[in-house]
Amino acid sequence: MATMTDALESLTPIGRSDTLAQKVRTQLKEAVMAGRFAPGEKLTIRSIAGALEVSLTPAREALYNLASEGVLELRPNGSVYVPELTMDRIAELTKIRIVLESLAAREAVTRASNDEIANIVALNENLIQRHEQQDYSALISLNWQFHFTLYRASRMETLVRMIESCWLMTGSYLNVIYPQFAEVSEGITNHQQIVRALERRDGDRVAAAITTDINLVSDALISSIKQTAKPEQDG
Amino acid sequence: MATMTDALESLTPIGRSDTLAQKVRTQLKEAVMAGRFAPGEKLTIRSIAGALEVSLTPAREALYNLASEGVLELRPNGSVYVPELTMDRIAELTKIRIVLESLAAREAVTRASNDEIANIVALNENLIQRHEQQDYSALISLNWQFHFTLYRASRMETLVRMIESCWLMTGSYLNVIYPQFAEVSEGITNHQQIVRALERRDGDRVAAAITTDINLVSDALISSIKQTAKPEQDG
DNA sequence: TTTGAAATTTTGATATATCATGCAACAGAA
DNA sequence: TTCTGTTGCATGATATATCAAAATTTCAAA
Repeated sequence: MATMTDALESLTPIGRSDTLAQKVRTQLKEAVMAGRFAPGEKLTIRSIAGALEVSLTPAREALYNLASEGVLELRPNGSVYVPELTMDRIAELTKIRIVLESLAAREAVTRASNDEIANIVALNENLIQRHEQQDYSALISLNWQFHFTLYRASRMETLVRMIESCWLMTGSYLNVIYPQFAEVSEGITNHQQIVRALERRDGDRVAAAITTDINLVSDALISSIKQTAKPEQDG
Repeated sequence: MATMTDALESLTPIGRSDTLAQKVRTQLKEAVMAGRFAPGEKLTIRSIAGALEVSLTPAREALYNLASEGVLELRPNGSVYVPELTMDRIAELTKIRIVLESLAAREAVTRASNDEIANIVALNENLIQRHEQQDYSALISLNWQFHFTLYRASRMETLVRMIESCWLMTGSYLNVIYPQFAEVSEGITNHQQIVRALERRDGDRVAAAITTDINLVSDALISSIKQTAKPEQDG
């Protein structure tokens, strides 16, 4: 018979609803990922507070939190901006992403439950469908879920948080690169490699495929930056 | 004769002094690194504000900033604590550190100027002296400088910031492990390897030596955690 | 002694007030 | 016109006030 203690352990903690600051942070993150802010755009405390109808305190907290994480850029005058990517920055982030995401993928291969793997496979199939339908906004979201379901299977929270930072840092450009990027069916082929290697629990191959995936995004970013940078280059 | 403009160019920009929140953050970081907070200690906004004689706003900002970075722990009730390390956490941080610091070291090998290398060599010699003198607090500081001078030579700001986060997460335990840890002369021998490989600009060897260094710290942490955990285990 | 509910205190969350700084539009002098 | 100084608004930094939730203590009844 179940004792009182067993019953207690079956209960789930009441989810305290997030603080305002956390809600603001979440909204800002989503906006960045969705590319709703233009790179270089200035975000003032008051504009955010006004738009989300909160006071300055939680707006400021969320803004500075993301800035300290590197997702937003804090300039010396104290104002916060949506960062613009440079070539150097893309190169740096790409290198960091490769080592972090390879590590997460390898660990996930070891630790993922069969259910988790099945879930990832399902996400990938869904993703292929959306790709055929050219539904890019769903594609961005599914791609995020696909990768982070994999990475979370590593059971390494800090690692996942760091990877998320990296993704957010390039987030505002995803919208810019996507229409063309998605044309390259290489990305889809490569996702298949990830899934297959994961099913075989082959760490080396998963890591290799993840690396390819990251490099594809990096290439897309570089060419999109070059395109937008060129016109202004002329004196 | 010097023109007015020449005189102007000789001036250096006024360094805007940090905001209060940044100063609080710096002090908290230093306190964590120096092990002045006990692992598990609760840090309230008001206690920090009171101790540093600032209002709640900058104290709160600094505290939450470090919490969002993972240096301090934010519990669901909103209070901030100095994190306690578990075996899993040490294992995770060690794996992350190895990939990040190896990457930084490899890049540094490519990019470091001769001056920077000379500086690192000098720091290491200083460090050896302090080791002989058993001046552990200087040792901790010099070890930090040694590693981060190397990593900063990578010219990868985001990477360095992430590595710093990792160091801070184990910071409060450095004091605990040091007296014994420093006894192991293996650490010193290994530092020599780092320096030698760096001078030869041999990326693979630098990365390997850095990895060894990280594993030594990890081993020391594990055995120190085991020691302190055992006594309380009895019911 | 133990239990548990009420009272008290602590503490976090948020709003508002205030101040200093930065920036930009504008007006007057060169 | 162009440069420079001034004025006023926008904005960040910080302090304080207020409220609500959480933790702690108190105290009386079982």
